[in-house]
Amino acid sequence: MNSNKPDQPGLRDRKKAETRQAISDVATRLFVEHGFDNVSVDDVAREAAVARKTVFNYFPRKEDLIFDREEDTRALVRAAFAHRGKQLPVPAFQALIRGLLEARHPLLRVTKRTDQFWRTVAESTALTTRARELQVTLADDLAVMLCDAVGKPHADPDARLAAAMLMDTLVVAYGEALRAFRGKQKPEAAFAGVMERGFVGVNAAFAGTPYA
Amino acid sequence: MNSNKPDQPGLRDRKKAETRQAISDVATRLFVEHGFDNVSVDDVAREAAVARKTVFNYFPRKEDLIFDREEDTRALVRAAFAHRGKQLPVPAFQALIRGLLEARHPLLRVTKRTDQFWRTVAESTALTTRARELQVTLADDLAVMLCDAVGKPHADPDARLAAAMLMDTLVVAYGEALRAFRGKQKPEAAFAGVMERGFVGVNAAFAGTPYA
DNA sequence: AAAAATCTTACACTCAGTGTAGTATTGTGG
DNA sequence: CCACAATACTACACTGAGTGTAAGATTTTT
Repeated sequence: MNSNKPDQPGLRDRKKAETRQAISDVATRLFVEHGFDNVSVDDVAREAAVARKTVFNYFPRKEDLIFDREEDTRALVRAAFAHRGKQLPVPAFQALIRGLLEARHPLLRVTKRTDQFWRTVAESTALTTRARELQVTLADDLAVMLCDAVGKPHADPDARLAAAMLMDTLVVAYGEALRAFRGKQKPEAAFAGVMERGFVGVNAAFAGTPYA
Repeated sequence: MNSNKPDQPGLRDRKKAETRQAISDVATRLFVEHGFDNVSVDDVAREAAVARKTVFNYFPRKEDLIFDREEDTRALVRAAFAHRGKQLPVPAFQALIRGLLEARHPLLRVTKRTDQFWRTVAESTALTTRARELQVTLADDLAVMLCDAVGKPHADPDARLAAAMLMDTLVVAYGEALRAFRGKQKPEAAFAGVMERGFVGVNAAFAGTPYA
């Protein structure tokens, strides 16, 4: 019935994965080549030899064709919160970032690929907007995790403020890392510098609360 | 030629203002009544007895029919920065907010009208997204003002981070004010509480910089 | 009163996204 | 191996936002 078991994936599921990947690959290539706004969903469907509706079947919005990795990020943060010891939430988050940075995790690492990717995003207002939406979604998720970590109701304004500030810090830090990369500087140093300042602020704001 | 002089407004400009106001009024009424997503631009045009194109002539995007006050906000902040004395930028911003709060300025004041307005916004994902876009725009503006205030280049990451954190604080604080209002509590107290914490964080983060 | 500028309108178009119903393909039970 | 159920894919038609254009109406200028 359902392929939730670690069974053989089955022909159907394999084909689905293939189709999805094919569409995504074609779309990314076209977007990078011609710009997001100059490529229609029809173009993607035609190039992928698939019906227009099939594209929307896998990717509800056109923007999803290029942003399809948010779930990984969420899982990462969730895992980090799961086995923090007695660490408070904000320091735990700080440790997570530091760990990712030291381990040169792909999520934070700036490469030629990610540079090109974010250039493509920056050139389209639709993609930029979507990226901000994803930031907000992640901030909301993070806020919920923070609440759960300290046993507060999900509407706690402290958690929402802390999560928003942390996400801003991440975004500005990543932006600086990109800028450094483009100027042949060390991205890691630029990233860490902004993060450090951000954490100083968040820690100060939430000193005395259960969060920091 | 152009009506930049303090001349008589002229019939044409008067009619333009009237038409714009009429469209905006009709739109706001329809959106509040039936919800943003259940009212098409055609509906607005028909009800306002005007061509569809005329609506887009005044309001480039459908969302602009309801968000058309951002310029006032920008001007407010710009004015505050213009005649802060020797105050550092972040404290100046804090003083501005405190002043608006004490003066019960309409921008921050929660009333039955604003409550209803934000309910309408919250019910539509399109409007919520647009509101976030405006927040980002304001944060960018604020960042530029911060840079100008201390004579740094506009790309300064410190300014961008500070601006983003301040806008987050404002948004969360206003959200809490709304929540308080709906729970028959004092909105001002809820608002001020969040603001206080936010400023503690921002001031701590940027202590030692020219910003705070 | 004619001419120039500009506001409004009708019309046609592109493109994202949805709904529906039919066809093809795969999985399953006999 | 064959029905039959489930599900992916497709074709088609539709709504609704937003744009471009050219013609008509109204205001301003000369």
